[in-house]
Amino acid sequence: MRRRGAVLEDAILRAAADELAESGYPGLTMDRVAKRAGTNKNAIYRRWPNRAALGIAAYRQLMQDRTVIPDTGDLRTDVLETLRNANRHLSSPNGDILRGLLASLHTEPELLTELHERMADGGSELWLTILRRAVERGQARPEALNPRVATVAVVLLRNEYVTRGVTEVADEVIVEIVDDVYLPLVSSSTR
Amino acid sequence: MRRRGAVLEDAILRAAADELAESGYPGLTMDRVAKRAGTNKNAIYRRWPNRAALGIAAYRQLMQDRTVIPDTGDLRTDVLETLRNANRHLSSPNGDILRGLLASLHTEPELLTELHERMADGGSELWLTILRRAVERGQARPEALNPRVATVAVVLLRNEYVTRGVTEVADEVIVEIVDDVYLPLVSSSTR
DNA sequence: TACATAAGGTACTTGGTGTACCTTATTTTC
DNA sequence: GAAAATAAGGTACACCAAGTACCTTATGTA
Repeated sequence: MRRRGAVLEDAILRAAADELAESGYPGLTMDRVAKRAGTNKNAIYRRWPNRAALGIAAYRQLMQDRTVIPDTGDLRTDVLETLRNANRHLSSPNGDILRGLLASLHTEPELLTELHERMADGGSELWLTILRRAVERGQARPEALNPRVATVAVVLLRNEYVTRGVTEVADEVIVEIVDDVYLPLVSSSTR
Repeated sequence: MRRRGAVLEDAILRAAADELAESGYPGLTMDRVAKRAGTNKNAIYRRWPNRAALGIAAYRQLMQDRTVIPDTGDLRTDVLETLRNANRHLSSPNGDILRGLLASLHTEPELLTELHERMADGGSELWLTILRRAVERGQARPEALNPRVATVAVVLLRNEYVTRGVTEVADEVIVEIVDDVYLPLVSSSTR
């Protein structure tokens, strides 16, 4: 029996996600995905306009685990935990895939923004929530409740990966980002 | 007469730089560079192991203009000027090229770090100098004399380009980065 | 049962990287 | 000044991947 519609689409997506997980974005070729899904390139191109679009869809497939927002009652602890989570993600194979996608998409802004919203590490809501609670406790200044300020830590972290090409950021760097940059920037007291 | 050695090398580099400037990194193909330099691919491959290496060399060729360090006596003015310079660079065709290189090099860390050192926008020395002067004037806190802290502004700026895929960052964003993030982080007074 | 829709199969065009191999010009060395 | 070494030119090609064309075949739907 011949698969069609959603069934086939799922099979293709699963195959693409597997390829991504195994070989990263550079290894995601249409031929291999087609072969792995037991179909052919036409079926793929009827659904996604090009490789990049399939890559994003597959990456999304890979990322259904949602991040939890820590709430320990201490700003520094919350921030450290969240940043370490992001680092765990970025240094995992998935992070490598994300960077591969980010890299290849710099010419396609529409796809980039779509990816941006699904980026497991950069959701500003996450950071704003942490800060909102800290403000209520008097640990953070209210002016910090600003997406650009709130996400500074994770932006610096991602910067390590993107501009240095490292595959893993040491925990000392995480602590440095938090203690030298983030806390001085958002916290209310201590100076 | 047949060119060889440094003369030929220069010609290739110039051709590559021209291609980069005209068509960006994706448009930099070995065939076209060879043709433009009036030689052939062999001559190129004898000098650079692959396209990425040639790309970096060509980019470097393109960037001999050194950045000047402003010294107006006011921290905010110095920072704004420097960041606007970086933005001018990043939103120019050269910035596009830089991003294209950054993108394609995420798998080759050695090349990436080489590029990193030559990045016209991220030299931490530049920022440290600005801050050192500001500390002497009492406008910045001494703890800010730390590469990670000092370069926060330009990292955030580059982040706009890399993760949003925009081709130009508005001046309001620059001002926001400076006033909402950078100055609160480094300045000594005002809170 | 007829028709429309969607999948399979296959071959191909295009474009780019990197390599092989041979010929030819220019230095260097004896 | 000739011989040998070095480096450039020329051409063709293997290889790979994206994307397209076109036809055949299966599966729903009216």
